[in-house]
Amino acid sequence: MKVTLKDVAQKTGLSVTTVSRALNGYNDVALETKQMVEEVATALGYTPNLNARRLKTQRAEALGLILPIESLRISNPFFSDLLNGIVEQSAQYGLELNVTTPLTEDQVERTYLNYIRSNRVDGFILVRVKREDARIQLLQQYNYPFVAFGRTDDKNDFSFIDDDGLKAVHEVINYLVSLGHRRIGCITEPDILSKSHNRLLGYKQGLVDNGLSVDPALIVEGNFRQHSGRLSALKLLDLPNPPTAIVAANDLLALGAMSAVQERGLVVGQDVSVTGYDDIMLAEFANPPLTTLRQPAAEIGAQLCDMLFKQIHGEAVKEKQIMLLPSLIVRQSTGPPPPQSKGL
Amino acid sequence: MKVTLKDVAQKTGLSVTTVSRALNGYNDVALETKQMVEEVATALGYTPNLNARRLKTQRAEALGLILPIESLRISNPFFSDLLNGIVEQSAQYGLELNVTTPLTEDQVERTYLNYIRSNRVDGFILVRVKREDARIQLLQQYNYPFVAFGRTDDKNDFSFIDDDGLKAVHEVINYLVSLGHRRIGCITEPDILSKSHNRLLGYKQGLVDNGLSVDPALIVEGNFRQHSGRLSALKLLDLPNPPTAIVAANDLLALGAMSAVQERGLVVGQDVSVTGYDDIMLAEFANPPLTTLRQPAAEIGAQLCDMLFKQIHGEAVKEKQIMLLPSLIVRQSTGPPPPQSKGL
DNA sequence: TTTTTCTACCAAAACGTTTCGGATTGTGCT
DNA sequence: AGCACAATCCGAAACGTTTTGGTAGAAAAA
Repeated sequence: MKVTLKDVAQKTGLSVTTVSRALNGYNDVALETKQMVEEVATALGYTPNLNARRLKTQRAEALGLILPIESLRISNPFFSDLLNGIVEQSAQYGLELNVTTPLTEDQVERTYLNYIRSNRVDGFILVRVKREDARIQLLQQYNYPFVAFGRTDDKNDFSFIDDDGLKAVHEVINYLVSLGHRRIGCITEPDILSKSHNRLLGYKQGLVDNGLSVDPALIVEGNFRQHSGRLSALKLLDLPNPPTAIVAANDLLALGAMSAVQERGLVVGQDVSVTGYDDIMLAEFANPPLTTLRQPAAEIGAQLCDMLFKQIHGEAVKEKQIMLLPSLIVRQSTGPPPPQSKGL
Repeated sequence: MKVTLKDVAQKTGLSVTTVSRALNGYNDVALETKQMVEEVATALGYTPNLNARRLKTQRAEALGLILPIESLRISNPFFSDLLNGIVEQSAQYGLELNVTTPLTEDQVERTYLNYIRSNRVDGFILVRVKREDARIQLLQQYNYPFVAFGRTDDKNDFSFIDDDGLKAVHEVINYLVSLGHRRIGCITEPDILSKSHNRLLGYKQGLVDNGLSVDPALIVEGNFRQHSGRLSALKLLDLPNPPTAIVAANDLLALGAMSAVQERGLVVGQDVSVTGYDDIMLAEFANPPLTTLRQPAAEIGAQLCDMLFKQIHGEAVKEKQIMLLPSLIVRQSTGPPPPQSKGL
């Protein structure tokens, strides 16, 4: 049934060794033998048994992508794009991509450990990095290759790509202030995530640097989805002194916030400005189109994969740590505040 | 470094065989020995080398998910949800999920073949099934386990889950006609995909069954994304006799269509009704919220995984072929046609 | 007592590769 | 003729499991 090296050896009259070496491009096999072997191999439909190869070489030629557990994982289009980039690039490299998820929160590290010990993958891509991330400590302790999308609060002596959320949101604040906004609300993601934290810092610093004070009442913590964005925005809008602009930590939250604004009979971009983060495809087609910060999700995914591949194969990487600055995309969800509220 | 069975055997003073059998729950090993072995194994941090096991057992305990090539793959939130379901369920079963993509269109079958021959996975989950799908023929020819999300035009003697796109869109037409619409346009996905084809059939049959004629000018083929939905909708709106309702083959197309309508200064749900398909999370939060057909994406993913698992393990499956009927979710993107166009 | 039957264990083979350390030629050089 | 040296090839071991077909000894049956 299955075609093995032995079959090819038999058919060609050569030894298994020679066939193996012929197919793997060693130069101690005559050119014509090599060609003959290749012909026979494809004729028989030979494909190396990966498990045997992996066992012998101790290399899996595979990457692990362990997603967050369900409550933290969401079908954010941004993440899909990131995943697309990872899938595409790992396929380019001929690497297997191994996707799984821990079943419960307390099994996260055990899952990584199992993967390490069972020789399934050569390295990991970490997403949704926390400000203090036990996975990173674990992987460093085992000296296992990995790249992270995001930093931690600690010293970050590992490969990562991150977006400069602080600077990016700071720019958004600058922009809103330049339009005339003085009361700016913020909907954040959970603060344990490093990127959420950085964006919040950007919000605060942005206000301070523009001579505005930080009002805790204007900061609402949401999660990742529109529903939460809507609820958080309603809280802000129902304040005695509501904001004229709402900065959301991601586009889904922003879209939720937009529906909250509309629900209150207000016009997005006129009565209340709303901004997002990520520039998912839906941002452009929202009504009104969403002002947001663009991140090149698929490219980031591809580059993560690239960095990991090189790390695994011991190639020198010129940039171990890459910081990206999302670009502000101004659309119609933002505009000057309504006259009566100006200068509040 | 790595802990193997031999290490555990040495530590316990037993043979490799006994250790293996102890850990794998055979009953020809004394209970106290078994416990002792287990203790030592966890103490040493033993985890079976998967590649060795796979080589020996000829089982990968892994599923393959080969995504469409880039031009056909998109970050549709519906697909993310489906993927979430698959990831979650395969993790539950302890199956590895192996995600990849062919690099070019003509390498699709070769990719499957390589996977089959190299013993990487025990079965496949097929998505984006075409009306004539060479992958299915290939897998059947090799007698390899698989489940498909979608049917083909041929006799479908394999396990699949599909949504009854014909009936579902038919219902949408009934609903629109009941509101008073007489000119109903349609934006389709590429017709080679079986589900696109079925939805189009539903559109046509729906019209006919309601005594309306099918006008080819009202059918525009798009792809999968909003951008295409927008362009297609513009074509429809610019017709000399434009439709009062647009039925889109998925929610992204519908959202694109909505922005086209708004671009022409018309009001969605009043001047022009728009419907989608899938009920992605963004549909509810669109402006106006989108009338659409809900599919339980994550559940479908989980169930596909379930069916495949059972197929691989030879368990009897009571339902090999599952047909789901999406439910119509009426929101504000649909309403009666404007008075002047009534009865056209 | 002898024979049979369990119980608990184990040696060795096998899965299909890769790779180390030769072995066998033929060729060119003294 | 003798020697060194490429150029090709190969045997056998190894990777870490699982599994087959046992064996040794104790308990039960004869």
